[in-house]
Amino acid sequence: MSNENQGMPSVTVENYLKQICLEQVRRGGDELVPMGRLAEAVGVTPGTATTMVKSLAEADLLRYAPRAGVELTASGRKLAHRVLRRHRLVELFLVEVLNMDWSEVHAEAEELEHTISDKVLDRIDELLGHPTADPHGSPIPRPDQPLLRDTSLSLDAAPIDRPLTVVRIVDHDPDFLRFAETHGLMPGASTRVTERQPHADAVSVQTEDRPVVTLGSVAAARVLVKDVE
Amino acid sequence: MSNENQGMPSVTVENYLKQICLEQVRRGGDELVPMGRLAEAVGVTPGTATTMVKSLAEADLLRYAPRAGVELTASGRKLAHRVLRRHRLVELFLVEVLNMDWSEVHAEAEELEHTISDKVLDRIDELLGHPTADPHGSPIPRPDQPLLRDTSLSLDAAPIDRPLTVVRIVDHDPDFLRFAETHGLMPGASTRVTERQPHADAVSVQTEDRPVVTLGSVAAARVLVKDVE
DNA sequence: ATTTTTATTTTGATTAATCAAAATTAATAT
DNA sequence: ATATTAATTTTGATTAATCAAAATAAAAAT
Repeated sequence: MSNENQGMPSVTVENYLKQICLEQVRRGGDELVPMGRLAEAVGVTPGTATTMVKSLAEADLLRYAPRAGVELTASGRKLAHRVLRRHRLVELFLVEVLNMDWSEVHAEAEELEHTISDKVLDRIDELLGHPTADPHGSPIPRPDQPLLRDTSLSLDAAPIDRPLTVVRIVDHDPDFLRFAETHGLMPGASTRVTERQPHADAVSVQTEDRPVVTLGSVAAARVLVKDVE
Repeated sequence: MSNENQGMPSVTVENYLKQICLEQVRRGGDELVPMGRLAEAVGVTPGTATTMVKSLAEADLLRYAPRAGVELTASGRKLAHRVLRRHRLVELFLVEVLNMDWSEVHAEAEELEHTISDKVLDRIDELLGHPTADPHGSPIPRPDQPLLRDTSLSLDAAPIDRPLTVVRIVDHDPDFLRFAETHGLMPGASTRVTERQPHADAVSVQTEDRPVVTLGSVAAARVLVKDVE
């Protein structure tokens, strides 16, 4: 009636797969995602995650190594990428077409990523001109070649005094995003690390023609940049 | 995590309320909706509907008269209207903004009506200029004054040879909608009943400058018109 | 007034997803 | 090598939503 027919994965399954995929990318790709981490990401107790993971392994969506962790199979990854694609296209759509704020679209997309049909998604994709990144700079996987690799140079680790371009913000907290925006830290912006204070656990950056701002290493790690070629 | 928090009604509850609302409108408003009808509309067995209805009565969303049927309470109606508003605004949005066909948007909206947030809905409403009817001519309830009354003059019962305007198609079957479209029977079109054949259970209509087409009474009853004032 | 038919309700079970708390295993520290 | 701590898995229960099939009630027909 409402959500899933026969082979269609439930919202719950989609969330587990998506979360495993994100965690795997976050940890380089060849490590297993530990149960505790997954449970927290999905928002359930560890016991629940264990149960669920066993049934996902049964369905060949992931490999489960007891007491070690999980990793997606090819079909699990494919499904996860479809969810991520929907999520990110929806985010961009909300910003570009409905003029919503980039700080609020993540929460909206969390719901819509499970409901948007392929047909609607294709229209959105077309309307937006087949974009390759969402408003936060996260790559939008294509249904065909759904790879997902990371530039992974964070402000935290970037060289000093070289011209950089912000490529991505890996944080969805609305407050952080608004903070980033007020300092010009958005994908596409030109920036530069003016100074690094290792003892203070901080870096100072100067973005476009704005005043210098100093970030702690945790915040700085959330801002990915690339060296201007 | 994903769908409903505390007071938020589940997708299932929303569907029951919506369906009761639609049935109530369909039968004038003061009759009770019988269980069998509701079960069929929601797509569950009668026993399931009985169980569900009891818990909805408990929550004061409807009144349940055993062996007779159900009707919405004020709060149930309010919720149902919100679902209908989301459904119809989404339909119009899909047609107007994403250029989808009016025959396919109903199915899409069946899903999205449960997922779209108030904020997104408001943007859509604004973007469309606060419309009052969906692509099939069904009224879009406003959150404030959510009444829902029917013009209820069907082609079936319309006077002969008077200028009429199509106001609404009360059918969501894609095939029927495509058929209606090919004969110009869409909201806003000018039409006229040229002839009625009671024994053949049929009416012939002539729309804009198109050839006359003859409809059976069941189909004709699905096309609502108004006499041009 | 019975019988038959139809609609509705009950009953007993099932499935997906979850939790709390106990049991187990592995890792870390002493 | 042992004791402590932390992570994971098991166990037993719960909740929402459902079905099939038996029981009941009301309506229609004889």
